Amino acid sequence: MTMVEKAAMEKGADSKKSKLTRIQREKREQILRAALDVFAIEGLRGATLAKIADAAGMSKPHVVYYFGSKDAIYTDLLESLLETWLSPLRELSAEGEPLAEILTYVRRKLRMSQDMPRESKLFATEILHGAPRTVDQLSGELKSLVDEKAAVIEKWSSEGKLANVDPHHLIFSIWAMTQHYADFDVQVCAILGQPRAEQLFDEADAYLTDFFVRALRPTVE
Amino acid sequence: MTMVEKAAMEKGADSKKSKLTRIQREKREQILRAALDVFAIEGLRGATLAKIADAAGMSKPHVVYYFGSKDAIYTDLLESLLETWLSPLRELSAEGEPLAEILTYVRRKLRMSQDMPRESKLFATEILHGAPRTVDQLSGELKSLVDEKAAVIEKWSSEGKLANVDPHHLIFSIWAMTQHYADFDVQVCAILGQPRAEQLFDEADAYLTDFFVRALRPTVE
DNA sequence: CATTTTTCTGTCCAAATGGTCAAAAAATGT
DNA sequence: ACATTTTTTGACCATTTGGACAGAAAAATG
Repeated sequence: MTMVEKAAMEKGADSKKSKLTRIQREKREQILRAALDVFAIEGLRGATLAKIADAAGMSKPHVVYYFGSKDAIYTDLLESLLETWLSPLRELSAEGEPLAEILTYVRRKLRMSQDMPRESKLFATEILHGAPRTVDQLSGELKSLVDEKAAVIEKWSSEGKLANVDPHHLIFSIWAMTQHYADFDVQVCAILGQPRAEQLFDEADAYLTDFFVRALRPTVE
Repeated sequence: MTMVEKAAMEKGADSKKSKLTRIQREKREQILRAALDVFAIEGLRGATLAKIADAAGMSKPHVVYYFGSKDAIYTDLLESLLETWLSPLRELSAEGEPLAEILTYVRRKLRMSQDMPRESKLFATEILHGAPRTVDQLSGELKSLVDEKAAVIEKWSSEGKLANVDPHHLIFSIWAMTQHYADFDVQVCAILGQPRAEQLFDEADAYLTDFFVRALRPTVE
C-alpha cells in the first residue's frame, strides 16, 4: 500500500485535515474534480479510469496511486457531497418568520442546483440506482435532520403561521422541484426551447417563490 | 441478418403490428420485460447481455438473435415507453373544469409512478445522462404536446379560473413531484422509515391534491 | 418424409477496462 | 553529493463483456 492511501485512510479516525501533505491534497482534489465531470455524465459504470485520468491530465496508474480504485473515487466524491447537500436545510431556522424561512430554503436549494448541477446529477443517479453506498447515511444522518426540521414546520403549521401541510412531503416537494431543474435540464431546455441557463433559473426562482407562497400562506378565515 | 431483425426493422415504415409472428412478438416482449428489470436497476452501462438473458431465461445469443444488440433493446424499450409516458398529459382536456382537470392529471401521473417505477427510473436515468437517444423526441413530439397543453392552462389562468402561474413550470412541478416518489423511493422510504409502498402513494396523493389546490385555486378578491 | 426455414445454443474472439508492477524521475532529508 | 522516500508512468495482465459463428434442434413447408 502506498503512503498516500495509508494517510488518506486515516481521515475518519484522525483529525479532519489528516496527514496529507499540501501536494497530496491538491492532487486528490484535482482527480475528484475531473472525476465529477466524468461520473456526472457517464455514471459510475460508464465512467472509466482512462477517461478520469485523461480529464485530470495524468496517467491511469497515477489516479490509482492516489485513490486505489475507481470505486474509491466515486465513494469519496459522494461522501464529501452529502454534507454540502444538506447544508441549506441545516440553515432553516426555527426562530425566523415561517414563510420567509421556507422561501429562503427553496431559494438556497435552487441556487445549489444552479451552481452544482454535476453534483446534483451524481447524487440523483446514486439514489436512482438504489443508493447502495448511501442508504445508511440516508436513514441516519439525513433522516434525523429532516425529522428535526419537519417538527419545526409542523409546529409552525399548528400555530397557524403556515398552511397545514405534511412537513415531510413538503420537504420532498422542495427537493423534487428544485433538483428537477438541474437533473433534467436537458428535458427542461428541450421543452422551453433552449433558453440561457441563467435565465432559466431566474424564471424558476420567480415561479417557485410564487408557487410556494400560494401553497403555504395560512388561509385567512 | 436474421429474419426477426429484418421484420422488426420495418416497424416504422410498415404497419404498426409489422410482420412479426405471434411467437416473435412474445419472445421480444419477454426479453423487454426482463431487460426493463435489469436496466432500471443497473442502468445501460451496468446491465450486461448475460444478466438480461438470464433474467429472460434464455441464452445470450438468443437475445442477440432477437434484438441484434444491447443498445437496440434499450432503445426499443425507451421508444415504446415515451408514448405511455405522455398519455396522461394527452388526456388533459380543455373542456373540463380547470382545477379538476389538473388534479386529475396529477393523480394519473402519480398513479403511473406507482405502477411503473422501473419505467420511471429508466426514463429518468436516460434524461439525467443527457438523453442522447431521446433529445429529438423531447424537443419534437414532447415539446409540442406540452406547448399545446400549456396554452390551455394559460387560457384558464387568464380567464381567472386558475391562479396565475407559468404553465410550463407548472407542468415541470407536476412531473418533478410525482416522479420523485418513484425515482427516489429509496430516499423517501429511508426518511419516512420504510412505510409500505402502497400507503406511501396514498399519502402522496392526499398531499399533492391538497398542495395543488392551494397553489392553483384562483385568489378571490 | 425430405427440404427448407426458423429458432436456439455452445464456443469462441476481439476490444475494453480495472488494476498491477517494475522502474524512472522528482523531491526530500542529511 | 548521496541516500531515501515519494511521485509518475509505460508496459503488461486478467477479467469482463458485447457479439460473431457454425451448427444443432425444432418447426414449417412441400
